Amino acid sequence: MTDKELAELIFPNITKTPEDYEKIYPERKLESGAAVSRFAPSPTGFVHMGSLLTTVIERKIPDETNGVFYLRIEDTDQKRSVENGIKGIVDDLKNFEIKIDEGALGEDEEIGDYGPYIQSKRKEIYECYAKDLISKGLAYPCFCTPEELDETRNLQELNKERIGYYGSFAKCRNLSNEERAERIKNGEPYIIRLKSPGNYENKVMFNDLVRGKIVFPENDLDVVLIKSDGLPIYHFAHAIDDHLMRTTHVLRGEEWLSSVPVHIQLFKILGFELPQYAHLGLVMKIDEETGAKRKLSKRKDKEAAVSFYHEQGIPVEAVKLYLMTIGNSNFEEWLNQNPDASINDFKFNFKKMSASGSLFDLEKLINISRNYISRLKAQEVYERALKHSKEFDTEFYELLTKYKDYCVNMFNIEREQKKPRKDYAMFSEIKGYTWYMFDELFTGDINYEFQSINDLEEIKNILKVYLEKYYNEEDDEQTWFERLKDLSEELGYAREVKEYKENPDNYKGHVGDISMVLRVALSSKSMTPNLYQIMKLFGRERLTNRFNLVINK
RNA sequence: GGCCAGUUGGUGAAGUGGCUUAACACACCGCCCUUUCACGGCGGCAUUCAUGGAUUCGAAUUCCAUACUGGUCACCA
Repeated sequence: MTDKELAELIFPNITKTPEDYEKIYPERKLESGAAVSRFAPSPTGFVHMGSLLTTVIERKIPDETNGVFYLRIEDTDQKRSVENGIKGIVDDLKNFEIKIDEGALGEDEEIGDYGPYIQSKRKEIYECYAKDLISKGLAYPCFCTPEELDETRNLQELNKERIGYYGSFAKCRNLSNEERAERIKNGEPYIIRLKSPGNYENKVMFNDLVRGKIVFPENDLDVVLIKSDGLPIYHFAHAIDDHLMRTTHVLRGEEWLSSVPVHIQLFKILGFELPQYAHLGLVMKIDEETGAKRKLSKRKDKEAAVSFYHEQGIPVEAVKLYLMTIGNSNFEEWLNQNPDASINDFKFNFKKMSASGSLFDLEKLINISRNYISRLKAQEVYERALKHSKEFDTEFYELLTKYKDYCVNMFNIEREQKKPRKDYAMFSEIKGYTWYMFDELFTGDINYEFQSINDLEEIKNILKVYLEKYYNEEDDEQTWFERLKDLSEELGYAREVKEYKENPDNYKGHVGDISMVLRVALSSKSMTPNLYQIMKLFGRERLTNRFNLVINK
């Protein structure tokens, strides 16, 4: 029996040939140098920080070269696939404003000419290539059971031999086609394996975009091509899909590095041109329990999920900015020099990518977010706060809606200037910083944080005298402060802090102590933004009411 | 265990043989500015680049060994 006949027996329904697919998926008509990259997750849940970093760069490369970025779903392991997995991925990308040019949009929806973009829908394509390989004697059916495989593995371990299905351990490799045919006809379950032409003594070399030249022993493992469920294994699907979809750049985590020899071999056997590989360092974290460095985990680490940032109200731009600082070591410096530029203006360079895995630094991300938010216009802050609270804090949402102009003005305190205030790092903490600005929230048992002046009678007196003689709603800031000084003087406090420090015995305190009393009476907090502006926003009536709360204590 | 990669301060890192008595940023700590806070300013924070050896007039930078960390050795991706 010939190999061709065996191939026919195994895949009788496959009529297309690899040549047909070459025609169906022709080379892309792109300008030279245009990169085609892809995000190829398995639908096992949300997108996590590590993949997001990869994705940001995968999107960037085509952006810089007028190329194509597409989304391919790798769902060849139905056991791991999760309900709504594709939707989750598509939504996460959308949330992070990463646009795809081609690919899956949902279970049954997609755009682009190189689909299907969901691997489980590409079964017959893989079968076609498997058939071709079998007919050329480059692949064969294997009848070994999982138990047998376990057994040889144990044996290899025991004898300290290299583990795997190769050489004399590849029991089904040298079966005759007649025997193969017979066992298939008898209904024995089987898988398709590559008949590896490699020799472990030989070396293969390839150039990784981030790591440079890497030398490996040649692959001699008869790796699985098609599983017993009829779907391909990653390696096989990777070679076929990335070739047919005309991918030029494959970016993935370094956990894939050691399978590169298999991929090189597969591409060669299939007659495909090898894409450029970039194996990225993993995003790590120190495990709280063991103290050891480990990969950021979807299950254990809340900050691994993109939803975490959404809930906290950390802008996606800030997350991307942070990711880029991990991605390219010169990015941060560039950002500092071009604070208002967009990521799109930055030129990505694989050489500036660290090969070692980096620890995820939430502190730093928060700092970036703080800076980002500080540069936003008040109106923009308002809109984003509104959007965030709508989803996560109804009470605050209602206040923001009810007092729109007031809130925009509030957000504008010490904003929209060269060195803006940096109070908020995330939208979820805005309410905690501004609650006292709303009478609705300024209720119950208020804890007043009075400082150096904390005698209640003295405080009441200061407030009364201020309201009676020195408060004028119309004052500009300078006049307002002059009046505070006048008040201080009348009550025995120094007009200037310096004067007080020079002669502390001559005064009860200084103007700073007086303004602190006003600040705390107004807000209950000892730390607030510019007091003059807050008072201005309050207006006479509300200000008086607030002060009376203390005066009537 | 085999194979592969990585190793510069608490963190991200610059650095590709002399300009480095190791940038920059985050964090932290002082001081200053200031009616509070924030901002801002100034200063501190690795005598040393995992360790040992070699090459060199000269090494974080080249080479070799060792150690450690991570990855991988599935009909998972």
